[in-house]
Order: sequence, then structure tokens, then C-alpha cells
Amino acid sequence: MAARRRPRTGGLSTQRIVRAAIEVLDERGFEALTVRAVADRLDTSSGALYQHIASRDELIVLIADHYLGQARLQAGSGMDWRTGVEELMREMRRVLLEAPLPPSASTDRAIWGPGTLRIVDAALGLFLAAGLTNDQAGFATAAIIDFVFGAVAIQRGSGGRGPHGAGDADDISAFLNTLPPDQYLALRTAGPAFLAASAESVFTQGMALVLDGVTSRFFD
Amino acid sequence: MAARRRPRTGGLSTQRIVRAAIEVLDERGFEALTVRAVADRLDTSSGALYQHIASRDELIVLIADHYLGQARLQAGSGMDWRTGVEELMREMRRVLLEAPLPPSASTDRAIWGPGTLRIVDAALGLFLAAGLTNDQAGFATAAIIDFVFGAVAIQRGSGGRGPHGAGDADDISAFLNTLPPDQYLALRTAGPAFLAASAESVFTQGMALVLDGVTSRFFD
DNA sequence: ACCTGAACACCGTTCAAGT
DNA sequence: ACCTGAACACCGTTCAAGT
Repeated sequence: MAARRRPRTGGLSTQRIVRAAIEVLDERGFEALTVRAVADRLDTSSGALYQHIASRDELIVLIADHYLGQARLQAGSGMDWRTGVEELMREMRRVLLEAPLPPSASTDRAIWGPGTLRIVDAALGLFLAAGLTNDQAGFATAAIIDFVFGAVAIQRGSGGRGPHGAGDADDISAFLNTLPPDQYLALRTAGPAFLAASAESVFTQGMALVLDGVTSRFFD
Repeated sequence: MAARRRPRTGGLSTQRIVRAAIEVLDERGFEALTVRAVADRLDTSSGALYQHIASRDELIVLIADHYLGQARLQAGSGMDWRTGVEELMREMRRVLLEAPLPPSASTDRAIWGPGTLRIVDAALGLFLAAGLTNDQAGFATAAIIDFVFGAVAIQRGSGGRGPHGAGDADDISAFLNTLPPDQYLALRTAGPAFLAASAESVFTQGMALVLDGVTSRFFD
């Protein structure tokens, strides 16, 4: 007797589909994340998934929100706003860098699931608790989110070279030497510093700039 | 007699391929930008393009660099650094928003073509001229680039709703009312302000924060 | 050296037909 | 109501064969 082909109990659901998709992603990476691969893992046909998801794109949004939901937020533990916001920004960055998704998955489409809203709420809460107005808290929150997403996207995009990629010194001078000698004068001067900085230090310094801006604009 | 099928003179080249791809993109949008569509426009076969480009991805990087190269930079015209940097940031944003590419095209892969380097060089030049050290200029440049890319990506991704999308007031309160009433307290408070702000004002305010940060950290 | 034409190995999505 | 199985209408990329 052949084994039963459909051992799983219960029917499909959006949640089961998202979970299966995340398993595929974690094990085999983004390029293997096809509708057929998710269906295979659930022992069903690819067409069946469309009763629960509208499209592959919608599935990716749900997955991105799942990863954002992994951020560890310690709400209202009595620290000053800047410490809290720094931790929040580092957590956003961590989950985005750890998610095996291209940056576009988190930006090409709007994500308004619970994982994302939790982070937005936490950021607004920290700024409001520090005494900012609703408008100020909104602008500050948007600014830190924009910065973190941009930093992550550019770091992931530049695989090993460039301002957030930290190639080694030889790579960098080799690259600078390919430039026409009468152009890019500032890049020749500051380029080694710009290109050699680690993604970590670029993020830390950029975050300090943004938060200094919040301080000087909204608290001084 | 049938018309000649191949009226164009000369052979293929990377440059002709990029130009044809941009025409396809401008006329028919990103989803119509297939290797076959570019080949058709050049009256050749899709396979032939691979003698001049390594992959569709490489082609997209070349296209993204082209659009970045459209930024209007008025180098060294004697204005103060902050005015110059603001104009540079607005130009980066403008060309990225006008390019009919998804944000991922500018971030999923590193772009180190002339269009991009010109912008990096201009930013470094403005900061160096203002008296920053190489390291400071590098960090400030990375920070403004991260911020602009993030702001553009999130604005483009959120098509009409969300912090950079500016849905109307009814949409926003309808959305907030779908949230569970015991959660997202800060979002309920500051949400209307956060969600209703126009992408323009969010960008302007965020830019002011970042540049205030540069001032207070590197100039005070 | 460069290009053609066809094939390879896939995709996301739809939909009649079944249960 | 939900799922199967097959098809539709494509993809990016490769490569023998031609010139």
C-alpha cells in the first residue's frame, strides 16, 4: 500500500501558507521562493493557494511583516528617549538584515501588518513620552524609519564594496584609480575614508546625526 | 520587394542596449522591460544581447545609474553648505521618484556608475568645502544618501496610504479603527498626524533633522 | 566575432472539472 | 467551498549553427 499523499490535517489558510513560505525562504533563500515551492511544501497545488492569497506579492508583504515582527521591543522601561530610540533603530536594522529578503521586499510595497505597526507605535510612543507633539513625533518617526530602511537597503545592495560594503584598502585604491584623473576630486580625497568605513560604523554615525537633529530641533 | 528588416546601421553595443531599454521603460513601464522587448526594439534576438551585457540585472543597474545621472548639480557656486546639500538631496529624490523603476532597482544592487559617483562626489565636495574632515564628510554623505533612498523607497512603496502616502482623513480614521482598541496606543494618538502628512513635508522635515544633526555634531 | 533561431527550464496565474 | 491538474502566456539564459 502506498503511503497517504496528504498527511496534513485541516485545510489551507493564509497563516499556514505564510509559515510554509518562511520555511522555504529560511532553507533555500529568496530565489527559491516560488508559489509552486510553497505549494509543494504543503502537499497541494499552486493554484490552491490563490484561494487564500491574492498574489505572490501579497505573500511577500506578509512575510516581510513577519520578519519585522521579530524586533525585540522593551516598551516603557523607563530609559531616556534617545537610548530607547537607538535600541529600536538597531532592532529594526537587525531584523531587516537577518531576513533573507531583498530590500525591495520591505519597501516596494506598503507593509501595514502587525509587525510593522508595532514598531511604528513603539517609535511614536517613545517620542510622545519625551514630550514631543503629535506632529513632531510623526516627523521624527518617519525620519528614523526612512534612515534605517535606506541604510539597510544600501548595505545589502552593495555586496562587499562601496560606502557600506567595506572592501579592503587595495580594492578601494584600485577602484579609485579607474576614475578619470580630472574628475571626482572630492571622491579622490575623501574616498578612502568613505569607502573603507564599515557598515556598522556608518550606521552608528548616521544614527547619531539623525538623533542629534531630533535633539537640536525638538528639544533645544 | 519586402522592406529591409534591419534598418539600423552598426552593431550592438552596451550603450545602444541601455538606450533601447530606457525607451522601453519610459514608454511601457518596468514590467514590460524584458530582455525580449529590448531586443525587439533593436531588431535583434534576445540571445544577441548577452554578448554585451551579463544579465538583465546588470542592465537594470546601468539604467538606474543613467537616471541618477539626470540630477542637476550646480557645483561650487558659492552658496553655504546647507543650501547646497539640500538642493542635492532634493535632486536625488526627484530623479529617483521620476525614474519608472521600483526602488529595488536602485538599492538591491550596488551602483557605481558615473551618474552615482557624480552625486557622491558632489556631496563629499560640499562637506569638505565646509571644513569637515574626510571621515566626517564620509559619514555625513552616507547619512544623507541613506535617508534619501529610504524616504523615496518608502514613499514609492506606500501607494497612497501610510506615513508617506497621504490618504485622506476618512481613510486614516477608518484604518485606525480597524486596530484592536487595547493596542497601538501611541499610533491612535499620533496616527492621524503621522498618516496624513504629505510625502513632501515628511521629506522636508526629515531632511531638516538630518542636517541639524550635521550642524550640531560637526560644526558646533 | 557576432548574430539567429530554437530550445531549456522554468515562472505566476487561471480555470474547467471534480469532490 | 475548496482543491486538482492542466493549460496559458509568458520569462531569463544558453548554445549549436550559421555568416
